[in-house]
Amino acid sequence: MKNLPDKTVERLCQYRRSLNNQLATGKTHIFSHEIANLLHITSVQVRRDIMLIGHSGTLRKGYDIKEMVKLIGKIIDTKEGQRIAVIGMGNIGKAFIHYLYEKRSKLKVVASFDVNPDKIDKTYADVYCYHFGRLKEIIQKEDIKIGIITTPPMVAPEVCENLVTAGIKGILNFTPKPLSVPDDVYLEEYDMITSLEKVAFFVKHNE
Amino acid sequence: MKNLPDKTVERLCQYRRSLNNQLATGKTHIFSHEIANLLHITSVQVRRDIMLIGHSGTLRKGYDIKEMVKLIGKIIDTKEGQRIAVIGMGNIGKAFIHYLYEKRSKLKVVASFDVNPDKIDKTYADVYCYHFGRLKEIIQKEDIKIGIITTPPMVAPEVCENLVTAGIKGILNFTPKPLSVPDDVYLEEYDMITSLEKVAFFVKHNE
DNA sequence: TTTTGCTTGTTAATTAATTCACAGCTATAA
DNA sequence: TTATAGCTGTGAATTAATTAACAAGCAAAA
Repeated sequence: MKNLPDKTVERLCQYRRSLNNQLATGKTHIFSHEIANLLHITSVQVRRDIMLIGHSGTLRKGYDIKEMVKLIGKIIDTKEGQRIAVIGMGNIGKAFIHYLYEKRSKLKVVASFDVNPDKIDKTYADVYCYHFGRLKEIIQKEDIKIGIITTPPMVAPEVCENLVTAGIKGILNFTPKPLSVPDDVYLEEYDMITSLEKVAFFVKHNE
Repeated sequence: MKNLPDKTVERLCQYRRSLNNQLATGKTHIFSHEIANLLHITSVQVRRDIMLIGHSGTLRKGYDIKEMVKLIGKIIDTKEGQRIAVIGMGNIGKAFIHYLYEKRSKLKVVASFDVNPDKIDKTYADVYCYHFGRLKEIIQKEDIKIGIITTPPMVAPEVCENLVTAGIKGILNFTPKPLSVPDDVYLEEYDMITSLEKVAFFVKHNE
């Protein structure tokens, strides 16, 4: 279960979300092509992903939704849940905290950091904001393993280094500045502007 | 130049950003392996992308940074710039507006929409916020071709439909709700929570 | 009971993306 | 001038991701 392809992991997360929505409507079983339609992908892809996680559907009845949600949870979540820090309490940082506050999942933001005195020592959606200088201390005390970087790009490398030495094992970098980390730390990067520029490119070239 | 692979387009955007940074340091030429290092990819990849856009470097001197920036601009930007609307003035919506306000690029947010009376008829970073009911009117009047959806997921499909009928040609969906659009509209989707769950997965399976 | 139609699970084929490997060139050093 | 070292550009090979194709099974209809 360890060696699932990147893309499959992404889709599993999406399956779970959609399946939960379906559960809420009272459905108990679902066909691969129904899942596919929800996510606008092909049913083969869905079946293949399900195959990769070693699950089986019932012929002619489809997949048991509850079972699948549970299984995906087993694959993605840890039993105790994972503890997260947000570094940089700008709009994006707040968005994360807000979102994870609403959906209670196994992912929990337990601390945030900033250097702006207006933000420090305040609480946003139950998450306390510490001064960045206390990063290492708090991360170790709170047993935080995942960090989300939502600072201005310029300071991202410094933040990253601090996270790594504090013992973080996964980083989600929302900064346009590419970071590098040791092999034992997982790094995921996303840049909003690149996404937007991509859209702009295809709009330009479609007419 | 029309048929660049998706991934190449993304990287070109990143090259441009990095190259601009390099320009600011006074450099005039750069080697493929230097670009590669900045972005943590391989130099072959860089050279191949540059090949795909039909550019050539100078042997032993590398690529002329200014020229490359200009060329990438020609590929990605339109001459007049592209006009953008943000629908949903929550944290993410604000983040976009703020970001595009600072970097003045060819991408310009010229209108935002919400349904919250506290936000309507106010201005954020020079962007006026209209009531969602006026979407079509304003989009057509302002000749907006790209929409960024940053509303609550529930209303995203409705927003999407409205954007399409208003004549939008590209949509960036920041909602976890998958959307569908006609063939002549380009759709890019991103879900922050999926990214985070992916990090969580790999952290879990790395130890 | 037999047939029909529909769905899963999976192997094989295809397509997309990346990396290898190296020919060809050129500035610099010898 | 003649090596030498280093970088570009690109076909060929490899790897990753997706899609096609279909055997196998089962529920419902005939």
